[in-house]
Amino acid sequence: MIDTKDKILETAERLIGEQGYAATSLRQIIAEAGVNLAAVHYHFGSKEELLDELVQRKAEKVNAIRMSRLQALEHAGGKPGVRVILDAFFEPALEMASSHPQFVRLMGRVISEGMMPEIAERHFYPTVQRFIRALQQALPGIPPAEVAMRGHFMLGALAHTMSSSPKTKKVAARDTELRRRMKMLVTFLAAGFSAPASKAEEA
Amino acid sequence: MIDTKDKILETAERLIGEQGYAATSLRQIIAEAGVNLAAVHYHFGSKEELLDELVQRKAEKVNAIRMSRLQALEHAGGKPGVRVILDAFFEPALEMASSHPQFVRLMGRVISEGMMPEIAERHFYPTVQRFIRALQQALPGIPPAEVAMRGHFMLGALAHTMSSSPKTKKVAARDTELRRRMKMLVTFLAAGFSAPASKAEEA
DNA sequence: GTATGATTCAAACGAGTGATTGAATCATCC
DNA sequence: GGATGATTCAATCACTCGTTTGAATCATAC
Repeated sequence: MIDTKDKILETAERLIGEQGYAATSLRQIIAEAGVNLAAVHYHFGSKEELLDELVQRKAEKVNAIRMSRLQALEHAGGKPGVRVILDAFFEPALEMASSHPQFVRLMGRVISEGMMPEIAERHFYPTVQRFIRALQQALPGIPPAEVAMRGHFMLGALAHTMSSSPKTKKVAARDTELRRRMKMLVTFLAAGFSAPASKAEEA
Repeated sequence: MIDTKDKILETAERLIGEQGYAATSLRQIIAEAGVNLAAVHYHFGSKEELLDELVQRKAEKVNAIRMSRLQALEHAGGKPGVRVILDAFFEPALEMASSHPQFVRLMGRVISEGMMPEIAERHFYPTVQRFIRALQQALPGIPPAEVAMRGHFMLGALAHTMSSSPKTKKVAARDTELRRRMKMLVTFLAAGFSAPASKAEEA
């Protein structure tokens, strides 16, 4: 037994990423991890707390890097543009995805499977909000509410791209493909964010 | 009893839209619908077939309208632009969402909750593929594979926006808000699709 | 080497799951 | 109005769920 706790976390990350939280049972997790059922509750307390710790462990690293990159941009003088802000948001995730390919899927699940909103809120929203604010400052011609809504679109596109991320290939090939997709995504999003404000409704 | 089958469909649409497929039990559905548990299996056969019929009923109407609008565009002479193609895709969904507010959420779930891929594939992909092809023709300067990937981003943004669509408000207010969001979404997506192709990777 | 606390284990808990059954009720036609 | 087929009903099936329990095993310190 190397480390029961880690084996549970690893397996849960993979299975929940592939199937979703509600559709993945603890028994499936412990069977594939080769540990005892009670170990889950001993180490985590409950299924939900397992997910929480899972998300927290991975998200906090990515978010810390994102924040420091954003701060570096803002302290470099001269308002940062949309593209570099998006890069500061996506590249850390790409790094993590490269070493932990399952991570990316899980994050997509947490965002799109709206059934654990507190978890997504706790571990994602503070950072996302900071980036939205940066984007609002980079786009003074567009109403802040519309920029925020575009941030919503960004999360959706990201989550969907992530949760259907390339499955089992050779590591190098998966990595290249992931990088290619992220690059396309950032290009797509940068143009979307920079679009002129949509006109108000007419009757 | 007006119609047991319709009551099941209505309630299932709402609950699955709100909670997801795996997280919604048949017993919750029949309790809120006020019908007997066996009625579900009598009328549909199984939980999964219920979902299938649910999606099929709603999707086929929307898709039929989408297709006829797209064909009208293409037969009007002169290659249709990105914006009008997107409008032909989104406006029918908006109409449906206006009369059946739960529908929009359910669709988001089906797309993002990847656990019933055959269902999403059966009822969504044919139409989506047709629109992707139209967009590829409207964007000759961009590699078709990249346009297809952008279609993926579009679905993600749409699904996420839909599944977190405005909850219980007055009907008129919800309608206006939905229309506003869709307008922003199309503006955002049109700019994204029209972005120059992302450059190839460098080492 | 024995005591102590951390960890693992098999077993069971009660509640909830989708599905099935066969009798009861309903509608419709002859 | 009795027969026939469609629909509804309460009851139960076998199973899975997350969680709990208490004894067994392990590690570490004395």
